Amino acid sequence: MKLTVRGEYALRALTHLGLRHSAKVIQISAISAAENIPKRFLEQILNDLRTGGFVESRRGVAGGYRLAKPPEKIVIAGVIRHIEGALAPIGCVSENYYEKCNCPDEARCALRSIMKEVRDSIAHLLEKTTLADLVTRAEKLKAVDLADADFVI
Amino acid sequence: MKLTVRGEYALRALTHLGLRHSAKVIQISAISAAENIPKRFLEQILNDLRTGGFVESRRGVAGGYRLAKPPEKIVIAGVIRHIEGALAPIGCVSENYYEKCNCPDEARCALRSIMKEVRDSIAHLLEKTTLADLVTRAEKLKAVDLADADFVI
DNA sequence: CGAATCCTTGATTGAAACGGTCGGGATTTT
DNA sequence: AAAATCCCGACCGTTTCAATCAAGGATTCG
Repeated sequence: MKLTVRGEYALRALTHLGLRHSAKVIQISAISAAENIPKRFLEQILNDLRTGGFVESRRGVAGGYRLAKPPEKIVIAGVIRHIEGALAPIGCVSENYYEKCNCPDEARCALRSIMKEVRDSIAHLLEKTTLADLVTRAEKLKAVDLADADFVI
Repeated sequence: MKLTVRGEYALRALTHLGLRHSAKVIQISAISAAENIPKRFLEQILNDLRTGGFVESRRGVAGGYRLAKPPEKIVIAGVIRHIEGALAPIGCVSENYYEKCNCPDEARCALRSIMKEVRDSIAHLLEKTTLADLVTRAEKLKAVDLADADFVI
């Protein structure tokens, strides 16, 4: 029931870009250093996010990456689907990456029925969450940090 | 975000046993044939379910498997955890199989925060579902089948 | 122009996980 | 004792994963 590290890195990188969203472009090495992600690997992932239409790039000396659309338009479910494939826990209940399973009768499979609910609940959550939400959360969590610091002083 | 085939087989086998729950024991080959699961592989899985306390076995000529406790006491989340490990999509939000992640600040990670919600929603569903529910569903789905057949005739 | 910078692309690698199989041993019934 | 059945650990081929590398192309700055 796991997300791969690749998917995790993709979302962390997007959040990093979202927090600094502007016309300006940010370099791979900057993201890699700040987010503690292996640079060559991140390179690959950002490129993948680019072909998915989530980010866009500029080459050359002042090159780097930025979001290809406003954070509100980047849906987390979409990112995960592009990077990882199905959200569903088993192929036979996936809406976007359906695979038939080997059970004797798929239409009357109890497991399928309960897993469909799991899928729906995951999909519902990730479908309504956008990068903007992630950015807001990140900012809020940072704010809590500062408040704590004040309190301690 | 996937359950392995192994986990799927485990749940299908348990459902099979649940539907025929009694003092009598059912052979591996019977389950293997009915559920279309490779026999040697199923053997391994049932053994694993036994060490997990979900089923018990009898050896020798009239040997086989049966549930080790009533279906209402077998929680799906527990089965999956035993066979597969964490329910959580990433290790750093798992309650039972926590692993720390490499992000710069776990306590203030936005991704972690949203994934925790995903985990909770999955866990909530699978924690409240028991094998008895799966069995009920299976029976209901079979009934629909019969109703359809009657209607057609 | 030339050099430095940075993204692009595809190949490659090593390790782990996955799905599945095998041989032989232990137990029980007939 | 023979036959049926579970038990146990090793094994195997393939795929996936995480990560690295090498060579190349674009862009900007001096």
